[in-house]
Amino acid sequence: MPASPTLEDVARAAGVSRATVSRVINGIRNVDPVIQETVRRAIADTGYVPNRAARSLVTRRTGAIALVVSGAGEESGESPFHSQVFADPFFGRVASGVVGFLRPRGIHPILMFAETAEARAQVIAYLRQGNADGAILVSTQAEDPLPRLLVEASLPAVLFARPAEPIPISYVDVAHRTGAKLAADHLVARGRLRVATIAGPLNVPAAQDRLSGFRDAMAAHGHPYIPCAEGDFTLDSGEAAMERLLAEYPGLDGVFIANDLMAQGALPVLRHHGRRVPEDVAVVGFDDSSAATASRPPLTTIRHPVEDMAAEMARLLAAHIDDPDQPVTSIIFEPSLVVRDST
Amino acid sequence: MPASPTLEDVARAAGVSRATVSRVINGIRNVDPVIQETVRRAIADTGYVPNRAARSLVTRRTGAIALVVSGAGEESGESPFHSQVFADPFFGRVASGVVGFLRPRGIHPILMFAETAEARAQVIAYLRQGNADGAILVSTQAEDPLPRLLVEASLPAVLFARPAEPIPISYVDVAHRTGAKLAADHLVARGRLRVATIAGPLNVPAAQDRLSGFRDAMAAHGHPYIPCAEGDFTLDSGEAAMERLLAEYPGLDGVFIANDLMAQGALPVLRHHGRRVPEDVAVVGFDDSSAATASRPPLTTIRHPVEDMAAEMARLLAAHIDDPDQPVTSIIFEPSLVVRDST
DNA sequence: GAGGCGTTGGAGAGCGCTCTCCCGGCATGC
DNA sequence: GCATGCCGGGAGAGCGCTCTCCAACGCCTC
Repeated sequence: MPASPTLEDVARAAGVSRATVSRVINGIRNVDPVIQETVRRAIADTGYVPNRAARSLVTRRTGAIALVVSGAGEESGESPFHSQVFADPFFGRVASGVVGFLRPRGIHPILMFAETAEARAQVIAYLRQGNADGAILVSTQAEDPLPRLLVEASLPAVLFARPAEPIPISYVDVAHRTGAKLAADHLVARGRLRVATIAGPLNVPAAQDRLSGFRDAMAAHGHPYIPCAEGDFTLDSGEAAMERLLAEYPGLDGVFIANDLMAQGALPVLRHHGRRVPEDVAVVGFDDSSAATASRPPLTTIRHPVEDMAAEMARLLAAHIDDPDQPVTSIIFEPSLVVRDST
Repeated sequence: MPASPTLEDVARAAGVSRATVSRVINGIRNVDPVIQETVRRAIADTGYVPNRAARSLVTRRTGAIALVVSGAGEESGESPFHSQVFADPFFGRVASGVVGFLRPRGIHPILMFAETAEARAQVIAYLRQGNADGAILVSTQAEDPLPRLLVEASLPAVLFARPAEPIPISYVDVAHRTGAKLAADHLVARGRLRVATIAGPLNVPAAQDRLSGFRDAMAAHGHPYIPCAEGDFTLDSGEAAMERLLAEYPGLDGVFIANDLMAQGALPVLRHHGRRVPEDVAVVGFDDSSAATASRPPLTTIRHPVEDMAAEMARLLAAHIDDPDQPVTSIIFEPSLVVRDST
């Protein structure tokens, strides 16, 4: 393999100095248009590609950021964590939003998984070694030690969703309570009187907010008691929770389910127990993930502007990287109701 | 932010030369155990972390490989490609297998998407800049130009699945025809006589092999004609294909569906048309993805050893990187039948 | 026409690391 | 006793790039 050409080679080919070629490439300062053209041709002729390692060494920038998916690695089975992540369309939307912001800027997202203590340590080491300039963190788990570790290492980072413990780190989130209220209002507008809910794991702030927001909104409509079954945001847990709910409250005519994946699990259970959706039981999900459209019937749900939120995370992170003294901030997005056939 | 310590700092703290510290870190040559201990303490004291850019610059290695998911970016909607990828549990299994091999070796996988010509160019540029030492490529699309581009740039790469056009590149694959035969044998063993199939997109070699393998095996059992509807490996396409098949062959009692995701789409259609699964119609999928277990009833399917295959890709790539003169090879894995409730 | 100023290109010093030399010291062989 | 070999450590040359100086060269002004 022929050694790839260096700046020096291009400079020689163009009959100028290394510095001038560098200036042309990086668009810094004025360079005579004629010389610029000569240099560009030399670059094309030699097939020159800048060496990132050399550039990083001096700029102390990598042009890459880590997109970390963090959570509890279930110890059972053979690393089901990655499968879990890839089975959840939510991450696709996050990736879309992040890539949408970063790609035009030539910044590369690097996907990393931090499901074990070892993996977390690797993520921190990776960042400290200067493989990436910062991290976007999406946790699937409430008590995630990673945000704290990032703050302690004073690495630029932005979270998706408010951390369970208060630490000085920027995050974006959605107004969960507002979303839950939209669901409540909609169920009431559909004339549902015996409404229940399936919540997410209650140690997750988002799950708490959705539950309490829903209960408060229903209370405002004159329904002081809303039965609840707890799931853990997985399809299977939604199935199980729906079974429990039906066993205990066979007369229910409306369910608010804290995410679409659990709702997708719940729908076949309702059908299996002879309930038609939406005629007998109206179902409202949360997230507007692709699970919502994959369900039969397609789900009425609360739409997170996930792509926008992810893009905002990328923007925030980029700002933190450019100016480390940037104060930490939180940005809260407003959800919206998407009506489909399940209500 | 205090500048992070360099080798020089550690060397000074330990009272030795840079070279010695480097030798301790990289475990090269013998270093006096006493000095080794001193150096280690100095590293711990200073909180030293090697700078990867500097190291890469001289070793011409990054310790990272790109995990590229390549395919056609549907132009409709807002970048649905990432969502598509993240909705398919198959990629989770690939990631698991790859990470399982790489993590113990301290190599980082970098996930990249190559759904447009621009993104493909970025992937190539990324590798040529020396951001990663090689690429593992998983295509969702038949005519993918990326393998050729990689070969032309003489970048180390390994594919998942045989490329549609013959090019000198290593790949791993599964014996699709054997898998299809397993499905055929099983359906026949279950006493099914009016069997049909839903195929994948027929420009994909894997889809071709599954279809022809199935037809050949059924022919060997005395069923010369097997009706087929073509899908594109998505849930929706499975739904549509099942509708077509039922409309044309209402009497069918067994279906082999070329992947689990399409099967997941097909099951509700069968149910909707009053067919019980498996009593009236037996369904066999392919992949043993988590869609197989998420389906109701859970799917009998053909199990790819995807994790093993992915790990093997990583191993092959590592070998290619270590020795660029390594000849290209292909490794074919044997699938197996997993019986669940759909047959 | 001389001095000042803005513009443009070159020289060269590193960034932090690895790795090849080389050298000193000690055990060994004749 | 001296030459020989080996082992452990240091010196220093880069890897390919950026970026700060600095020099050269107009051009304007007085």
